[in-house]
Amino acid sequence: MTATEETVVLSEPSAAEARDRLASVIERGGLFTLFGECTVEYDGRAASSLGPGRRHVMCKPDGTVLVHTDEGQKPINWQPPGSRQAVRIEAGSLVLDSRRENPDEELVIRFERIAHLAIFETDGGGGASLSVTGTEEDLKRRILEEPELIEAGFRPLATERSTPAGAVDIYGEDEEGRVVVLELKRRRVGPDAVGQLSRYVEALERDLHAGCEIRGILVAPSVTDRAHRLLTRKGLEFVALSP
Amino acid sequence: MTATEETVVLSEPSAAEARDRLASVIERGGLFTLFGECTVEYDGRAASSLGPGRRHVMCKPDGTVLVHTDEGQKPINWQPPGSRQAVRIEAGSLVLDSRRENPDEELVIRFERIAHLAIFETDGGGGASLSVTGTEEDLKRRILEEPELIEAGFRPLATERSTPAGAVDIYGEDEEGRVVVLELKRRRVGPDAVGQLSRYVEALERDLHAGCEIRGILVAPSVTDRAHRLLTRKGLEFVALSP
DNA sequence: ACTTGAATATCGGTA
DNA sequence: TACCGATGTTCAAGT
Repeated sequence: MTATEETVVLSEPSAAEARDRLASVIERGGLFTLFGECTVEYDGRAASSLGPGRRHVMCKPDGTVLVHTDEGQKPINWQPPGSRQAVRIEAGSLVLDSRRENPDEELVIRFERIAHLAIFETDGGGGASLSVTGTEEDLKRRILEEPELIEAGFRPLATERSTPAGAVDIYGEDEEGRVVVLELKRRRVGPDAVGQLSRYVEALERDLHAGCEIRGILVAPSVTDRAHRLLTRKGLEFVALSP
Repeated sequence: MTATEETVVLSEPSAAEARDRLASVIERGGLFTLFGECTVEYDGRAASSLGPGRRHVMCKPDGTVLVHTDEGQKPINWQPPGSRQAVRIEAGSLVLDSRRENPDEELVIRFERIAHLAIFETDGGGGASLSVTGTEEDLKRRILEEPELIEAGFRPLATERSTPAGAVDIYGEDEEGRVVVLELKRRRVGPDAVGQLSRYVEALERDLHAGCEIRGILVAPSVTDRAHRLLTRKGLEFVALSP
């Protein structure tokens, strides 16, 4: 065992030793990782079974469990925040059992061999928070500050205006006084975004009155071919703009 | 330092020692983790900056980089598979630099202090592969085996039938010989799924002939209120069915 | 390489 | 809490 003031590491711990350590860490709400040969069973929204292999398991104080193999960005199995972990020994093997409710889900990890167990002291969220730029929110701000990026005479009147089909990103008027609905996307869009804009336009045409013509404009860096054809077919427009 | 046949652990390594170890692991394509006080900068599809705090960093042989805090299922920063890592020392601190192209993205992690460095021997994907049940694919299979789950007389004719708006999950005929389009969802659906089904129905009405009436049925465990109203408004139908 | 849609998507805002 | 849409979504399949 190697320990510093903060980190505790057990190499090849016995199942009993791992269980005792982990029971204590789980109790006090710590962050720990395991690495070793294990099987994983999941049952909940879906169900899956994973045969023996070497995996890296991380459990966070907030209840998150992540099982990673040597490939891929996504964990091969996981449990979301709010889950509750328990450890026990079955047939001489360490078993990590994670459950949550609503929906009911269970993840069971059975370790045939534990190569490594590490317990970390975190800063309890004391770390600085993340700020991201280049989002749809940035695109919206840009348009509100400079509406002529859409077209000359465009005047935004509201953001997140609610319709029976959901909230419109930007709602406004054009130079002629016609209602304009903007749907913003931070990246190249496909048919789904056209469908979304179309829903809003149809909902507003129904909600406002009959004679009222409503323009729908998709604002994004670019569109796919199919999305472009859908736009044309539905009488919607496109403005190229990036966040 | 603690080492077993497989796992190498360094506690509180110096920046130089960490750099040397990691350069070697990256070279041969190993899996390693770091834990310590660091800052993270990302620039690519978007951009972000993360001030000092204790984080857990994992680098996989496939080029994946994951930065986790003590909260949340998603890494706070990451780099996808295929990225290339390099280590260096700047102002006495270890810097892990990850880049990829197409799109150009860079992630830079600066360690003020390294509490823990672990190098793991993986089984190179030798582990058993995962199979998930309860997916949309399972729902499709169920309907093809037992079409009367949709309604008496329903006959599936094709899956993934292509239309100008995309591929239809299941395409078939009802007892009266009318064309039926099914859109399957493995879980409760909102307005987006209705829009998707609607696109397919409209595209087929245009693609086939004028007089031809086409039925669209959304198949899912349940629908939200708003989605239900949209279905009604568009003359589409709903069948409750779970994977 | 690009497009398209699924996913145990996850996450945050809002009603 | 449920709903709704954004996400540096990621991922796999088809073209």
